[in-house]
Amino acid sequence: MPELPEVETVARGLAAALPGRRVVGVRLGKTDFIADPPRLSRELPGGVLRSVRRLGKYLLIEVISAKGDSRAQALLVHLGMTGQLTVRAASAPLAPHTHIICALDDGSELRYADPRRFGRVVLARPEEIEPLLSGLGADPLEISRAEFCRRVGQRRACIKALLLDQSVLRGVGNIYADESLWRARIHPARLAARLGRTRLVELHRNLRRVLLEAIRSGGSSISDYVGASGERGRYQLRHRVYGREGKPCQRCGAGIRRTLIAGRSSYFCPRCQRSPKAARRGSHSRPG
DNA sequence: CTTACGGCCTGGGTGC
DNA sequence: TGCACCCAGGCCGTAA
Repeated sequence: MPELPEVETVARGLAAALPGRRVVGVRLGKTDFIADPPRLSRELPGGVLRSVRRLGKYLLIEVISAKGDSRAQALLVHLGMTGQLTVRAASAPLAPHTHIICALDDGSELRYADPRRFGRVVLARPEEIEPLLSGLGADPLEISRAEFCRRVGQRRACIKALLLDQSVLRGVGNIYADESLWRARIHPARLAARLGRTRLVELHRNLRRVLLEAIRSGGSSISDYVGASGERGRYQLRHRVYGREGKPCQRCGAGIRRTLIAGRSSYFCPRCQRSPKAARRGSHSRPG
């Protein structure tokens, strides 16, 4: 489940391998997740890959065309749930469900594999890509504390739904929403507007912390996720709630629960993260 | 406008 | 051995 830390890890791996490489050939498998498959076959060969960056959960690989037209295009990739974007030696075995292979001029290959094909790939000019990205919210690693409180704290939706909303914050998914809420001791069903300034500041701090720690650990590998050279992440070893239903909370020992919030499995500690009802009941006897 | 919810895409895993 | 079923995450349409 590639979220911000996983996509960032892939972006860094690609940024170390791709810039300056020329595409010498393209092979496609299934193409129903590609916006305009013939365009890849037509425009990529001869093109030079110039830069790699991440925007939310999207990867943007800048491509300088070979065809006398020096205007850059970008290969936009969203990994969906099971997408893997790797650079491997051409001789390395192909992962199952590899659907895009770009042969590069140094004997390596840029490969996209995606068993479920929930990912998306678009090759287009910046002005064509811009509308796809214009709805994205703030980067959770860049947003200031004040801006975070303003954008999140004024809303009546439950906090988990807001964290997952890419138009509010770009890049947060189910794992890091649950992990940061546990660290900030906020129940996922709490309404954002009812969180105090203190809780919001705690959430902002812990969201940052969890994302940075996860990047340092190379992301979370639950099932399919791997980095750009095929390596698994290690942050799943440090999950406190995600996927730990029934296991003891590492802070208080209570059993971690799973419930459906905003249509998503949500893991939380029923003791450390008080439900909205319990918080209201307790608000008369407990200050703050 | 905001929010909630159901359905869709696909295939791996599970349980009968 | 097969097979129905559930689930994952993002996105979109619809309803209130």
